[in-house]
Amino acid sequence: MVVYAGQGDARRSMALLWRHGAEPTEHPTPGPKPELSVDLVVDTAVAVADEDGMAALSMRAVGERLGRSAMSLYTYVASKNELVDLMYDHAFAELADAVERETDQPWRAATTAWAEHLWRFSLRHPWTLQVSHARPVLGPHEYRVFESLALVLHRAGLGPSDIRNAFGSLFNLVRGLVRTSAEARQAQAATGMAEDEWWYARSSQLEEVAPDFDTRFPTLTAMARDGAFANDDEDEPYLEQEAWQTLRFGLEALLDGIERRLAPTGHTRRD
Amino acid sequence: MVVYAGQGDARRSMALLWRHGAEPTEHPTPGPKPELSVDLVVDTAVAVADEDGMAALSMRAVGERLGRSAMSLYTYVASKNELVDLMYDHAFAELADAVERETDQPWRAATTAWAEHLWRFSLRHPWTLQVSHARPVLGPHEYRVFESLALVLHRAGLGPSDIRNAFGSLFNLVRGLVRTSAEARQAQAATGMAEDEWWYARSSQLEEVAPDFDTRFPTLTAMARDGAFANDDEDEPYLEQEAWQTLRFGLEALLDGIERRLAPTGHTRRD
DNA sequence: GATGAACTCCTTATGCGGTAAAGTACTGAC
DNA sequence: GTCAGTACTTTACCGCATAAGGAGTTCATC
Repeated sequence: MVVYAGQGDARRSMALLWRHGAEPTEHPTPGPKPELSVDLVVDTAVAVADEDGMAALSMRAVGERLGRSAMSLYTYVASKNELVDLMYDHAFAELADAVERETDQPWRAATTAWAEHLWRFSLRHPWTLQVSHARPVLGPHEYRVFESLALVLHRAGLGPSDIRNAFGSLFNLVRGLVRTSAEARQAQAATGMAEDEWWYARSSQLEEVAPDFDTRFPTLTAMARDGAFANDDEDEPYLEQEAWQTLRFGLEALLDGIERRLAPTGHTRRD
Repeated sequence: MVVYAGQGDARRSMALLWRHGAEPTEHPTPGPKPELSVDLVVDTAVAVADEDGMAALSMRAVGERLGRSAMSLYTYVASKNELVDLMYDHAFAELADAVERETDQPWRAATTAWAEHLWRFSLRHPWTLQVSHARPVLGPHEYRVFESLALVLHRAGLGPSDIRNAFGSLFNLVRGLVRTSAEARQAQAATGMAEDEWWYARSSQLEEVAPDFDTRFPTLTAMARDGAFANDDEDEPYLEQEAWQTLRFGLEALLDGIERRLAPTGHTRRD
């Protein structure tokens, strides 16, 4: 399920996101008092998504937790899409709080901390990885996360366009890799099959079905022989381990590359 | 929609993926001759997904194109999940063919070409971005794509674990960034609203709803003033431009970082 | 040439999903 | 008391994957 943000009434959604015009009550209005609130609906929806995944997030499921029908939620949010937008930015507040505390460190440490916070945040709220960036939510907390890293990179001496590029590269590197980790967990929960069990079944089939694997894929075979795909820690699922190690590597490499772009001194790069 | 691979019968799926035991007919079997084939179903499904997106990929839609009912497809594939696995690896053959042709170039050029092929491939088949890696498909063409880059990096002098890490970093960087591009196109098609139109509506709301934006986000405001978010080419949607520029930046930075990790003797060896 | 097994494909039904439409009950203003 | 506006419910529609069972087709065998 991929969710496109910002389909609903822009004015309404943005006002909710930025809590604009949220004054309690000017005139008491006729009719029954609302027993729920937007915040309560959003909180509950986040709880559903955290616990059971984005696929299990339905208006019915949220309503059920609140002891209401699915339709009653439409009193508070215009559509499921708008609800997801609100959930996304609401969750990002947590990440924003964490990364804002790291901005005083040296730029490499601060950037690494930023990436690690994003990683852990994504594992806590894996459903955020399924919200499309094609129509950015443009909520305040998403901007705070951007601003935090931009500030760090700006202080380090990176130019405006490079800050934008570095942010995008880091964000997508983390997001892509943590997605594998998160999906591995979700797959296990959804299918009831542990990763090693699944892998065992598949790889034994692979040998049977591709007896010429080592001649078709000599480099991969050599890598496997040299332990490139070994499970270092039996307690942790292999895919999560691999994804984390890949992040460590990619992050360091990327930071090295960014560092070269800080100082205007020195040699020109060759192609 | 996120699809977990490998739920079906492992033996059956793997045999289909690797075309194992696909001999035409040993003994003619009783019963009507199948009028379709696995390949035809997979081709048709890929066409549906290419044209209308993963969300529009339903057994009904595929059946309809073939003049059959949805249920008739279950004669050829065990489930929709298995169909997606087959689609994924089938599509990857195209990418594998392309990248295998680039392996003779110097490592930086070959790696850049690999990333660009992956980029263009993902835009041609954006639905591949929605197939989860938690339960890798393990098809032959996916392995060919891996082997191609592994070979290039091995020749450049990178060690086995670093090859794995570099592959993962590059793959996820490209995949994450191209996803934004692909989703921008899909969002436009799905919502009927052009990106600039959407952006205009939202950003005018943003000013209204967050009048203190520039004091809350000084770095971002300064970046915008310096043109970090300017649209260089009015003909191309901004998000696609930005994603591409970010890839250029991230790829160069990553390659710089990888270059530092090459074996000291590391000179490109031929064959 | 009839029979039964194996096979393809169909119709039907179940249980999910978002949400449109219309109805009910409550609350405050007049 | 009446009316309007609101919160919430029930019902309904359409689309999804796929389970279950049935109908029609073709072969090996008798």
